[in-house]
Amino acid sequence: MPDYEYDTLNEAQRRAVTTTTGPVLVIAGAGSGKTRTLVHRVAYLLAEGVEPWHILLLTFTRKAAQEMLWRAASLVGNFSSQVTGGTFHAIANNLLRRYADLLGYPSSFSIIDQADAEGIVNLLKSSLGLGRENRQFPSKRTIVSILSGAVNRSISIEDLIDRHHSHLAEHLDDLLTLYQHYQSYKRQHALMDYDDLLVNWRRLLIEQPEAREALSRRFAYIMVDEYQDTNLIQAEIVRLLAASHNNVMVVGDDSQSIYSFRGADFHNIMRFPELFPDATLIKLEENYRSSQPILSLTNAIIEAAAEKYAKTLFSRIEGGDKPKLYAAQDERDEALFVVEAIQKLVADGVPAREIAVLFRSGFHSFKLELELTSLGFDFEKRGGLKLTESAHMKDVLAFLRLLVNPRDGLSWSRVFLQLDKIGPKTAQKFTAALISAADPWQELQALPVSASVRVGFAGLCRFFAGLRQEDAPPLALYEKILEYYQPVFQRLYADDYPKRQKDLDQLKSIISGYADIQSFIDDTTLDPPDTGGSVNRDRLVLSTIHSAKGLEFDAVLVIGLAEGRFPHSAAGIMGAQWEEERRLLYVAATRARKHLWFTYPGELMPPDRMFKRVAMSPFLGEIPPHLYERLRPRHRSIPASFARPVATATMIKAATAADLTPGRRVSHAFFGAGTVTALASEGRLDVHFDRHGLKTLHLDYAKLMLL
DNA sequence: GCGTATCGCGTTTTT
DNA sequence: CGCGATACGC
Repeated sequence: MPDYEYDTLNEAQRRAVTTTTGPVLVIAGAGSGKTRTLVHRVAYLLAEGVEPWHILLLTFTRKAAQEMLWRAASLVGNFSSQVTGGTFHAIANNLLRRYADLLGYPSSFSIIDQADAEGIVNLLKSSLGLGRENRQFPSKRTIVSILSGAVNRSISIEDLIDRHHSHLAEHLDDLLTLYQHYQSYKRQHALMDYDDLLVNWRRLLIEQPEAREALSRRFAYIMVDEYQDTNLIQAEIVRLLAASHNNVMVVGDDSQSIYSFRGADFHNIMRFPELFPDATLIKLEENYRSSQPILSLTNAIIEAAAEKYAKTLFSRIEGGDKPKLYAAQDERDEALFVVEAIQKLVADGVPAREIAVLFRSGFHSFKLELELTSLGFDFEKRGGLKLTESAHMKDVLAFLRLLVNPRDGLSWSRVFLQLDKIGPKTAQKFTAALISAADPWQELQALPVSASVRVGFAGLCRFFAGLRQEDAPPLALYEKILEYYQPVFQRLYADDYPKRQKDLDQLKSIISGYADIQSFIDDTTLDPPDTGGSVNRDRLVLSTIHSAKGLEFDAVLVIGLAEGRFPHSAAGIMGAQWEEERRLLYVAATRARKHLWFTYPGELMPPDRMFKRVAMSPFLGEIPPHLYERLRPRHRSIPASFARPVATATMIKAATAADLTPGRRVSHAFFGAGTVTALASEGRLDVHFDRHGLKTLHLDYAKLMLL
């Protein structure tokens, strides 16, 4: 039996870790070490002799699960490698493939993401002629969120519209029709969306008592992280799984519930004691992350919340700066302020990866990205578009998906649209013919093709015929696909294919780690890889607040805190949405350990292209002014990077790649003087700066001058 | 006239 | 990137 020590935990954490029987609800404030508690819980159970495969760890992202298992393994040796951990969706997927026949599903279903679901709904919407003459008809995005919202709340669409979207009452019939068509479309094409994965998992547990018994026996210790982000179905899955043994521990913070648009309901956490009447409640109230000034401010933000579990967070971390608020003139001034603040932090020795810029929506950072790029400052953007969500990635994945599921109409449609002279209408006609055929592959040869596309179409048929004969590993298939796709790709994205090419290369390196296509496709859908590229580089982080959840940084800058941006203008005044936006700000601010800034632009460009003065976010107005320091807007001279490099008496000149040999002295607008140490691969250059240490610069962007 | 290609502009948050 | 408006071609 492995040795295991837990005396570094506080008393409440220790109680949570060592309660091995009965349901436990852990209410944990931000920075209270809840991840640590879960890690220790896994380690403790293993040390107590619980077999690893009896432990199920459900987390919000797969990364979080992997991280926890890895840390637990380092506490007790390699035991936790057999612990099951992952997201609800990933585990549902595994189970449903195994038990598909019990539910009357083909085991070769494809999983579709949000964008796919919206695409299907849009297609159905236009083919049913909805929204044609009626301009008020909701957008595809709204429709999908309504359909999915009804499923997640386990109520009918009628009730949902009645209760939450009464302004859409006139469209009720159309929405119901749309819903039926959407369901039958998915069934015909053997597709499952995110909701189906959960709904079918629940169906399995309810309708198949033997399967439920087997799973309950298998997963004898269940742990759920971020429980406030679960929806009703997930809560019920947990209840059903734990029904026979009650060994379940859920951890969450009602103040950090920010996913209600996806069906999450933080009342779940309040209702846990109803689901499990003999539940033990444990509160983790000591904050180990932030300094006291930051904690005082974040407490003030959440103080105004309408509804919350009472908990008082305290910290023993002494000292620290007061958070700062900067009212910028406009977006550009805001971006420059942020850049300067980052520069100072880096100069003070804070590693770039310990600095995060957070914002409400993906596009709020566009201006800042421009400034950073022009300065040659390396950063990583999280949130917004994912690698596999871009069109060229979906193209490649479509071929693979068809190999596994030839009834996947969405993928057929993509493949057809790549051909010249084939548009949405023709693609849809072909797709409809294929999926209703007994053998789609045979039907493909028999499609009525018009003369103008015959050549391209024949190429496609030959390509698929060759591909299907291969019984090759994914990597070989990928290379085969690229033989066909590469020319198509260059024609389709003629303007920017070099940039996209890098994504394809990245996909190749990801695919080489897989032994079968099915799991590769599932993983890229359920857990899309970042566009970022290699990991663990020392890079500044730009992230939406949603994507920064669960992380922490030495320094955090929250930007775009202006009226209309934060809270988002669609959040109605004082409703549930409003409250969620407040919690979102709380999540953002609680990511900071030592330094925290708030900024907002005083001027924005709305759609009508006229600058408009905007006020500070109303949430900031609720904070007592003595809790933060207000910075005066400064008159700013144009930074060096925007001045054109000109030859001076000392003969400074702009560097070209050929000049940059190791040992060369250079000057950078941001980092000052330095010495070239090495010419790294792919247009990258390592420079040792006198004041800032070793940096890797992009030759394409960084403006270097020779000294 | 139907279907396809092109251009310009605005963008909530995501397993 | 995706949407709508507009232009072009069969």
